[in-house]
Amino acid sequence: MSPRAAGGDGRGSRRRHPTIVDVAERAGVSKSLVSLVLRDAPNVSDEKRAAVTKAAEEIGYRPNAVARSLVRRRSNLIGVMVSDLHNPYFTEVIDGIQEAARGSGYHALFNTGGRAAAGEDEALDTLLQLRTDGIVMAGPVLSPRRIAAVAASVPVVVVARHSRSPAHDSITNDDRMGARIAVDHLVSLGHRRIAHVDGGKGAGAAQRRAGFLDAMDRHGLRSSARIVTGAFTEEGGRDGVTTLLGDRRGITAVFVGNDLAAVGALDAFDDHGLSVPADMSLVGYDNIALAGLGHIDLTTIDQPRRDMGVTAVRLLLERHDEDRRSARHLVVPPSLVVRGSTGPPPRPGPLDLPLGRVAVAR
Amino acid sequence: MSPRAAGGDGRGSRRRHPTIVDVAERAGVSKSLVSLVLRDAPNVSDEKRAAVTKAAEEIGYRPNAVARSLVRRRSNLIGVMVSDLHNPYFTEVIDGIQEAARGSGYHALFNTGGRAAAGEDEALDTLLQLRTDGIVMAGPVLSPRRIAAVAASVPVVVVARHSRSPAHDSITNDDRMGARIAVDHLVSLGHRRIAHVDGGKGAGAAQRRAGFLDAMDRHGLRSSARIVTGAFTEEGGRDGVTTLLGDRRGITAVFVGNDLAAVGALDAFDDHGLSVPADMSLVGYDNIALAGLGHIDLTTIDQPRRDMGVTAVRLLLERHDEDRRSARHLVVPPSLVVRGSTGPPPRPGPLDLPLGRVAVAR
DNA sequence: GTCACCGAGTGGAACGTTCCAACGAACGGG
DNA sequence: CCCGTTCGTTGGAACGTTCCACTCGGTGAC
Repeated sequence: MSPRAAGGDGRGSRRRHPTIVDVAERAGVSKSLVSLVLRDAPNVSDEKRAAVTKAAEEIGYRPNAVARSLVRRRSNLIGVMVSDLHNPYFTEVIDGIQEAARGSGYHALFNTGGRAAAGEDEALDTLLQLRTDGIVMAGPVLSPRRIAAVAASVPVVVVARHSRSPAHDSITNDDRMGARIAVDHLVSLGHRRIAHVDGGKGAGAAQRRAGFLDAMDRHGLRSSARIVTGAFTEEGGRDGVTTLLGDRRGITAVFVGNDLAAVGALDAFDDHGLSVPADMSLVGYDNIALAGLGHIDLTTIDQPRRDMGVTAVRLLLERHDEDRRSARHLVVPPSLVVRGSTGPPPRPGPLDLPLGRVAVAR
Repeated sequence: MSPRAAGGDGRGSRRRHPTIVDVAERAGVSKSLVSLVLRDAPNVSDEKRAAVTKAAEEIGYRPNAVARSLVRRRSNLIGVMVSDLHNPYFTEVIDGIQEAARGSGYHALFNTGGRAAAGEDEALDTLLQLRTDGIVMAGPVLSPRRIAAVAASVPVVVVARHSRSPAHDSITNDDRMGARIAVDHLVSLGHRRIAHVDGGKGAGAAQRRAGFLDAMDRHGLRSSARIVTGAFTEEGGRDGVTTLLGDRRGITAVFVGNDLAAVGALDAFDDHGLSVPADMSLVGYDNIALAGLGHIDLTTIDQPRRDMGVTAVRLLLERHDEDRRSARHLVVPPSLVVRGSTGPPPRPGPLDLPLGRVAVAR
């Protein structure tokens, strides 16, 4: 009896997976032929093809991707390291990645670093050791040096974070422009004292901050621009607004780093008894599905999330399958989506009121 | 010159990864010793250990998990098939899974089926071919037969979906009980005509539906119970409410299948000019972070999402590492979280109004 | 009738690890 | 002084595939 004999070994361990050799024996052919049939190669007689298929079916054979990856030196796997799975922005990018990967015969596998550099490092290491054919980093907070190091051994595409690195590709929206559009919108409504609750060290936060200042400058409002530190999470937005309201000086509008944080900001305004947009206008960023809901109804800056995911995969495959060597950094334009969270400032009229004359105890 | 010589091959293809043999050559030891050092085994001289570590460092060696998995016949990978990455409920379960996996020397890898059986099948196949050591299915919509088939070749834990299958484990909250708690709460506020927008074919939807009917029954309200089909998504909730309002008969409260759908319901009520909770009370399910935000402020049923993720991994490892063979099906109790979306019905008073006296054509 | 070719199928060497049996040196006990 | 142990190290056989070189008939051209 073959030492491979399964079933009834009594030791109680889970039955081992059947291999290509098991299929070959049962079908009475060589393992090579089985391999050919499974990858449906031409030049195999119908007769043998049927026999192999039948045998594989009967013993419940499932190819071992591990062994295949080893010998082929490619896994057909795309590893995706997502900064924050709680942010719907990323899950929408993921939809695009998933779709594009499937359409090209690849499988996408996700990972998360929980918005921390150490976590991202570990997540990437897992992907690297698995020898994925390419890695997408969605909104990494990792240092550019670490990213470049990863890119030295596998094609990398960074999504939602600016880069000029020659080592990898990237796809982002124009965060500076988006921030400017947000400010322009608020200014056109009559706002002058505008604050920005930023995204802290999050991907793209620096550009949005710069764009905000830039636009305020252009409108001659640099001196009344106010920036407080936040994060790309609900808490980040809530905390930022709380800080802001502690010492606000007649601020009538807030541009928050992203939609998730804007939702947190909405919450904080509620707590302070400020109604939006009557007392305070609010603009977010990303246009996540949540922003469109009646109860949130957030004016925001849209970026084509799903397309960005699709494009990320395309960039990866250009490198992997077509052997492109030079870096490509794509930037897509954002656009304004006006909803109910913005309106004219509370004291209307073209006259600019002097500073801090709005009564709020604390 | 060795055929392995890398660098300067001029063909322009990405440099191959260094292997354990490369490290061995450079350190002047055997590959076996390198292997021992890397897995830091005892009984290796400090001298050699240092030499190997140094060599590995210098050439940027990174172990090949593929080759290791092949020979060890275990991958230290936990595959997680998530029904819907857009649902924060699952991303919170994921946090727990991630945490528990890391704590036990495993790596979690995620996948999604996009709430469709075909997608789930494909996602599971990827995980299966990768030979993950165990699979967690979070809220699968797949048929029990398919699930059992997967469980025949690898340990499986199903999260958030009831099962009595002897083939795998599961961890759920008591959906029936949760639904009853929701109804009890509404009834205690004075509601009589209560509707349920269900979760369609989603995991746990059937139990919540049953619990709803059960509770209505117990309160003698079976005849005024109304159920419409929805889904566990914003759209599902919105559509369900729209259907409901088309022919409502004095309904004053709605219990929606989950929080995501409840948020959609909120939206629909807005559209119809109904205010919550003045005109209509609303209860959700899951207590996702969103539900707690001031602007949503949803009364809901809490389940310990993160803990469920942690437990799922624990169940998996009991099978994989401790070789447990019998199935375990854990059920945790849900609890009521009262917030601002529920209140007394619009027509107060203890007197029960007769049926159908509210004018609605259809 | 020979030869080149083609189609169908096969064996064996890789792929990069781990693990096991085995080895020599050092060492302590009898 | 020899023998059994222990310690540090090593070669080689796996693991389950793919791919290459090869064989073996049959067939068509000359």
